[in-house]
Formats: sequence, structure tokens, C-alpha cells
Amino acid sequence: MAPTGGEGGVLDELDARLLLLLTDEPRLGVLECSRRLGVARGTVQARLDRLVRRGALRGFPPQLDLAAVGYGLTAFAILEIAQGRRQQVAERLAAIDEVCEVHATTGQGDLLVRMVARSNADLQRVIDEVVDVEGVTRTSTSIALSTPVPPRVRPLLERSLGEPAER
Amino acid sequence: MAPTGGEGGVLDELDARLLLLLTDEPRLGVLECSRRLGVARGTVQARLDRLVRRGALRGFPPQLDLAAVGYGLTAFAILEIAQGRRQQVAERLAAIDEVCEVHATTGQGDLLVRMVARSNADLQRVIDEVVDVEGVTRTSTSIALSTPVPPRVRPLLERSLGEPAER
DNA sequence: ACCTCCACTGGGCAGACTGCCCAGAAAATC
DNA sequence: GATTTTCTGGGCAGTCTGCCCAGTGGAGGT
Repeated sequence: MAPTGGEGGVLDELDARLLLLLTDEPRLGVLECSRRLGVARGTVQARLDRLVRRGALRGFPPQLDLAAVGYGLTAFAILEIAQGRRQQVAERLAAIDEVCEVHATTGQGDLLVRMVARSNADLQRVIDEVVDVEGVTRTSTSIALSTPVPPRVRPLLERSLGEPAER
Repeated sequence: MAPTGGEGGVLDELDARLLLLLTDEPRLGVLECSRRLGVARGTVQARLDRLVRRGALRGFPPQLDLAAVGYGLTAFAILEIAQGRRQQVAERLAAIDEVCEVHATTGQGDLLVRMVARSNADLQRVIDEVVDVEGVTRTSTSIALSTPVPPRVRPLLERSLGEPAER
């Protein structure tokens, strides 16, 4: 086996450093990365290829600030749904533009939905659309007031720095 | 006012097409974008600059697949917290590496927390850490079984295609 | 009707980067 | 010790980036 190849798919220290670097400055080129990491360009290239092949690195999607684009409101809904209709309900939710994320969960809720809207009136409309989906039996909605911890993975990467690799 | 300049910060059709293009193929260069959109290179460059200046486009962070990196489990917790300790609790949560996102919300929960873990045992540990934060009075935790709708903004962008711009 | 401002176009230029390839050194595995 | 994999350092052609400029066309203002 390769020193860096594991099935669990864990990161090598160099992988972690590379990903951290790209997290901070995503537009860096391969050459610049190699300079900063102190390794050869080909190495960086190979690491990136491997991360992508393994599925660990999905790509570099543009990150939009929804608030700056007019969708200033975010809300979460917990839905309980009728027996065996999870799949169907999920599809209906996916058809609503403002629904930005859905998770199926354990617990007394069955689906967790994240949605956005332009205004209170708009939010009302979106929420209605969501709760009116056929198969939804009970709902509980909350509006996001602030986001003390925005989506992040950095801490996990930093932790990988200490652990050599695998196991 | 300029035809494309609005204060609400809404997207022009060209902006939307550009962002959609970059959403689908994030590594495209400015030149390639200009070719596909049928506009001059300078125009694309100017649009991107403006989107960044406005704050609508935050950048192109690498997107990791946490599952492929060893963090196969995701869980959500809804926390109720003691009067006036939201701030403090949020800071404590931010200090936990596995906490990937926190929102303050209305409703009977006060904070919505997303966290990840490597295994069931690990998840147990993380949940305990979260729940034991001082100031947390009640909690409700759910494990994510699947993600029918992964985080997305594409539908919102596509909708912007129809609307010329602003209002 | 005229003028000004602004965005877009189309083009050019130097510098830098990418993708690709290769042979040898190093390191980890067997 | 032998083998396999990774990393290094270098080279090459093609392409892209950042920057600049003059000209065009439309929107709004006077």
C-alpha cells in the first residue's frame, strides 16, 4: 500500500496543508501552492488529482452571499411526514427553488429543511409552500436571526495536521 | 444610475449566467467564460470584480466531501439556552472542531447546531461536548440519515435569468 | 437636440502558469 | 536487499492573465 493511501480516506499532513492553503486563498495556482508548501510542482498536482479522484475534493464552487444577492432571510423547518412518503416529500421540496438544503433525520422530526427568502412576505409564501407539500403531517419552523458559526471545515483540517495520516 | 447597478444588490441576467457557468465548471478561466457567454473578456473580468466588490461573490473555496475524509456522520442539535447566554454559548460551540455551523433562531429552540463525527462513538463524544456547554438548558439531537437535497443555490440563480435586474 | 457618462468591444503585449513528459533520488514495503 | 511508489527538478509548447487603449452605443441629464 502507498504510505498515503488509505481506504478510510484520511488526509496526509501534506494534503491537509494543501487544503488549508486553498481554503484561505482558493485562487492560488498549482505553482504558487508548491512554492508555499515547499514541495515540487508535480507533487502538488499529483496530490490534487488524487484528492479529486478519491472524492475528497469536490471542486471549487463559487460561494455566493445570498444576503448580498437579495435573499436576506433564512429559515429552518422540521417536518414530520406520513409513513413511507419521505422520498416523495423530498422530491416535492427539491422542486421549490428557495429550498436550499434538506436532510432526512432520526428523532421526532423526519426532515430538516433550510430555505431562504427575500422578505417576510416572501418567506411566508415559501414556508406555506413547504408545509403544504402533500405528506407533511406536522411542522415546526424557525427563522435564523444570526449565524454565530458560518459553515466551516477549517478546524477539522487543522486537526489533521497533527495526525501523520491514516489510523 | 447604471443599467446594471442596483443598491438592493440583485443580479443582472449576465451576472446570473456567469455565476451559473461558474457553478457548473468552477475552474473555468475568465477567457473561457467570455467565450461561452458570448461577451468580451474585459466584460467578464469587470463583472467578476464587481460581484466580489459588492460582496455577492465571496470566492471559490475548495469543497470537501467530509464523508470521504473520514467524517461520515452528521448530526443536528437544537439547543435551548439560559437567558442572555446565547453569545457565550455560541463561542464555546465555536471552539469545538466538529461543530461545523451554528445558527441562532426564533422558535422554541435557540440555537441550531450542525456537527460531524468519524464514528458512532465519536459522535457520542461530540454530542456530549455540545450538550455539556455551560448555559445549555435543553437539547434535542438528530442524526442525519441522508441528504435528499444537498446545499444548493442553482435554482435561485436560474430564476434570476428571467428577471432583467433590480426590482 | 446635444452632451456626458458608462459599459462593452476587440485588439495587443509581456509575463506567468498549466498540462505533460522524463530521469534520477528518496523513501516505504516486502 | 529488491521492489514499488513518491517526490524532485527540469524542459517545452500552448494558453491564460493582468493591463492598457481607442472606438462604439445606449441612457440620462440639460
